Formats: sequence, C-alpha cells, structure tokens
Amino acid sequence: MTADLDGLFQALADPTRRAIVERLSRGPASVSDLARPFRISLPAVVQHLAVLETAGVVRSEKIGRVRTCHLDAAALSRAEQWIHDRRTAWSHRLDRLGDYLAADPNGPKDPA
Amino acid sequence: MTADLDGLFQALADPTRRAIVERLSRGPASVSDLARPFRISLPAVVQHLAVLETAGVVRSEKIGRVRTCHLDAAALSRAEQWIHDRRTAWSHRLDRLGDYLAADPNGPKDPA
DNA sequence: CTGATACTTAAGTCATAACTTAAGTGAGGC
DNA sequence: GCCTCACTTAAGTTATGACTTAAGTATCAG
Repeated sequence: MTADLDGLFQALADPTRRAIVERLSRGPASVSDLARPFRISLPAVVQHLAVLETAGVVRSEKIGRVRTCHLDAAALSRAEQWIHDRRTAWSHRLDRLGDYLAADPNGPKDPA
Repeated sequence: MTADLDGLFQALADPTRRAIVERLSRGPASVSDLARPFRISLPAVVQHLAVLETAGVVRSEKIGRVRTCHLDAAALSRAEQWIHDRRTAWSHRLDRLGDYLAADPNGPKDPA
C-alpha cells in the first residue's frame, strides 16, 4: 500500500509527466499526440508513459497501430487522499491547540 | 510554479520521508525523535529532512542544541490541489460524456 | 572544565532515472 | 507488394538520489 504511493508520487514528480497528466485531464490522446508538445524523443515520452502506467495514473489500449491513453482517476485519488489525511490531521491539531490556548490562556499542564 | 511541484512530489515519493510526514502530522518533533524509528543513520534522516524542508513541506527551528520540526500545511495543500484539479477535470469530462450519451444514445456527430 | 548530547559537514559509494540513437515490428494506404 | 506511420525494443550515457562512515561544532549538565 505504501509502495504503491512511492510510484504514484514519483510519477508526479517529473514536469514532463505532469504535463502529460495535464493534457490527459482534458481527454484521451494517442502517444504521438502526447509527444508532440515536447522537444524530447518519442521513446523518452513512451518511457514517461510507462512510469505513469506502472503507477496506475494512466491506462491505455492499442487499436490498430495507435495506442490511446487516458487517466485513471482512482490512482490520483489515492495520492490526493494521502496528502489530505496528513494535512488535515496536522491542521486539526493546530485548531485544537488554538482552542485550548483560547480557553485557558495561562495554560495549566501540558495535555500530552 | 511547476518546479515547485517537482520538489513537492519528489519529497513525498520516498517511504521514509512519508513516514516522517506521517509522524509530524501528529505533532512537532526533534530530529532525534524523527530518526529513532528508522534503521538508517542519523545523517541520512537529516538529508531526508533537508529534502522535505526544501520542498516546503517541513519547517524547523533550532533552540539550543535541539532542532524542532513541524509540517507546513500550505505546501501539502498545493500538491493536493494540483492532483484534485486534474482528477476532477477528467472526472467531470467523463460525467458530461455520460450525460451526452444518455441524452442521445445513437450519437449524432462527434462534437469534438 | 569535561564529557556527553544533538546535531552538522564532508566525502565517497552504489543504484536508479532520464535521456539518447539505432534498429526493429506490425497496421494501413496506394 | 511496398512504403509510411505509429509505435517498440535495446543499448548505452550521464546526472541524481539514498545511503554510508568519519570527523566536526555547539549546547548543556555536573
């Protein structure tokens, strides 16, 4: 489960790959379509796609000689959720700390 | 702005660093506290902390000889938001496609 | 003042990642 | 059948990342 997130965040850590995700968020595209905006070679783009696909962010099917790629929202959800949970855990802790200080500005004992 | 996300996702792509974030989501901790659960050397943990701090996920202050670290929710928010935006753009596209197909199952012309 | 604690700095090693070019393979158009 | 297009496979190169050990530098306690 945690190794899962390794690949997911790793996949999103590269600007080319995020640009691919960005493009795919507007709809499916072929490999050549995806490669066109970039100055890197086509095999390089395919390698990026492989990383995204291994991470589960992108899925693809080949029809004839064209491979069509699209996003998988579920994978993105997992990454989003992980960040969300940690962020809110920390934020709520800060909230409670604020409440605590507001309720008793002189601070009795450390509740920890 | 996009280079920002590089570091952010890169920081979250390592299991040790995510464990550190997890720990910090429950409250601030010193460098030694953070290092204790791991079998790697202390300098290695400090290097992980440097990555997290450069990414903006963690901040720290040194008092006396103890450095205390805590999360920065804003940085986590940026990563969360980026994923959220792409994920929902894609999901809503699927919704609209579903509506479109439901409204006219025979499909007139391709609107693209 | 002395020693221990809590990092900090500095190399150096080894594996992985991001490319490249070159040479396939297989579907489609003429 | 032959050529082109859309990938695919295979090396090989170079730069990054995640560690390590060894040797500092400030606290702080006694």
